[in-house]
Amino acid sequence: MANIEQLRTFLEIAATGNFNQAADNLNVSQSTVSARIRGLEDRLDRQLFRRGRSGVELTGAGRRFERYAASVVQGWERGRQQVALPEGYRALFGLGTQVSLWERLVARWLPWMRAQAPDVALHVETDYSPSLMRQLSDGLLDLVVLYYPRTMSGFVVETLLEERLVMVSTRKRKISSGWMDDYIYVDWGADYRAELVKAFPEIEVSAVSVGLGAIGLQYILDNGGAGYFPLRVVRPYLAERRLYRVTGAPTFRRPAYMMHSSDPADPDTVALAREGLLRIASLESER
Amino acid sequence: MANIEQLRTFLEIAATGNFNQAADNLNVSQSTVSARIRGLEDRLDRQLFRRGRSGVELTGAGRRFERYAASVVQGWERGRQQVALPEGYRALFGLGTQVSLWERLVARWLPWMRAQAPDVALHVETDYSPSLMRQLSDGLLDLVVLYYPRTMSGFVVETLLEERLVMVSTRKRKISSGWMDDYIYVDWGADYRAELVKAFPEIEVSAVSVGLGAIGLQYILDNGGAGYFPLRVVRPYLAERRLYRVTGAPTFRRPAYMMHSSDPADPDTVALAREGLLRIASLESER
DNA sequence: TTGAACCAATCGAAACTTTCGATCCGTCAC
DNA sequence: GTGACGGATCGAAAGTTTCGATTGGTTCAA
Repeated sequence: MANIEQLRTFLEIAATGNFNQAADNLNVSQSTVSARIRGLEDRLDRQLFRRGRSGVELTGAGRRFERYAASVVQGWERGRQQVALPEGYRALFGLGTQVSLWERLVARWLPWMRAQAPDVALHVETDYSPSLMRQLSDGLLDLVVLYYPRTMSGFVVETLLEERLVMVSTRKRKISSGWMDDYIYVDWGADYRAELVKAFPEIEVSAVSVGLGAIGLQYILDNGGAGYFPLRVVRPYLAERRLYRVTGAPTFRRPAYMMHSSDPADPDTVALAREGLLRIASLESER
Repeated sequence: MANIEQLRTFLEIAATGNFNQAADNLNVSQSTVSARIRGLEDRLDRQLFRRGRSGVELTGAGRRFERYAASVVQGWERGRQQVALPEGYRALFGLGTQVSLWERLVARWLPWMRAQAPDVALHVETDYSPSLMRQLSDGLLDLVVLYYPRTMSGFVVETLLEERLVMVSTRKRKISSGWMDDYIYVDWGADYRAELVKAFPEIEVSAVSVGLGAIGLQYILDNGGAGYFPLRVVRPYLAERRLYRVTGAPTFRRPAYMMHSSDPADPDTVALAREGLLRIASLESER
């Protein structure tokens, strides 16, 4: 019979690349791990791992299977949580968010939501956006907050707030002749990349580039330099005169969205969560 | 152990509201259904059904659990789909190709491969080359055919055929003084762009430019004009005198490659596929 | 080349689980 | 009260899962 332990074991091996290690992590014997995978492979009628010189690696089928295994295990775990709700809770509400939206939005939403619906337990998941989208569509999350939604039928996308990316520098300057050499590139996503190239056709690959805004900001505060950052984030530094807006540089818009099923299991809770997020987003925007 | 059958049973009962009916639909005895639900309830440590005078109904916990159970069962079924082989097949071979190579090469390879290896199911994916490369390295494809391979360690790149791009025009002419005004630019890729600029330093941005060769060809056939196209594609039009080679214009080479893992899961099938492609490519070149 | 270290497969025995038909028990309708 | 219905429970048989021990292959270093 197909069972969750086999899938958990499969995922553990996929992660460690090693039956023994997986056996250790799962607190079972190596022969058990071996048998579980044999069982799974028999059931699927397909090899999942290629047994190699040192350890194992996923076959093509194994790689294709991986995300479904993860979804199954996650669904089971979430279902357990849902059922194991402490006495006095009516439901569990799952919200997913990108890390960079956590602090600004979700961290404030959380106490608000707790206060508004004390009988709803909350679960917050942070991940990158394709994974959030998948969890939403698999029914594992009730609402997600992200920068890059893909529209999907059966789901509603709403603009939550619009962030402004402005160019700041550690010294006063303006954009005039050519590009800056101490500019650091922060990857704010595909739209930003495209608009940046449009605005600065002469742009060159910067010496330093980072994937997360906070790291880039820390870097220029410590080492000097310039780059694009959300206005809200840099406002305190502008006030302290540790950073300056680069005059003549265009600002970019970077909207954040929320997304939920158009026919949710618990419409009232989704409506409440949505209202809270909109409220907090509008407070944010006014500042 | 938590298993999928229990969840399937749970969902069936939730749908029918009746253990006996569910037992019937699932083709098991009523006591089995009873035992499965007892097992599930024990594991979750919660009642899922309220046993009533006539049949059963979901408890609150049961209702909350339902969507997760559905997500688990669906995830499992989809995962099975993903790795399933069609009945009677030994293996699945995945080949990726750029659209423009489909017609010339892969369309002919397909029946050849079917005949040579009737027990291998074939899957053909068309995409642009970075995506093909990624799918190859992720193990989702076994072999890809493309114009612009990046070398990657662990993968073998082989030249498959060499196409010749020649300049043709709807009227007789030769390259002599200056550039042509009715030239249309077809994007045959980065190498072509570089070589074209080298050959014609005076080149200007053409009024019409297209991303796909077939569209460009159709355009000049309908509207007149000139441009670079693969010799093989335009040969029939040259014979019909609907197009003429532009004398004095250089020809460009445009090699196509195939690429596969240097240590594939199923070396025999890869070898066979490779042989078929080489054979078809050499037939193509002779004509 | 030898041996130690490591990796996964396999084996038989023991523990556990799943399934089945038969039977039991409560409720409802008449 | 009786029959119909719905679910729980039971013991026996079949099936599965687990374990430690062992085997057999590969890698690495002395």
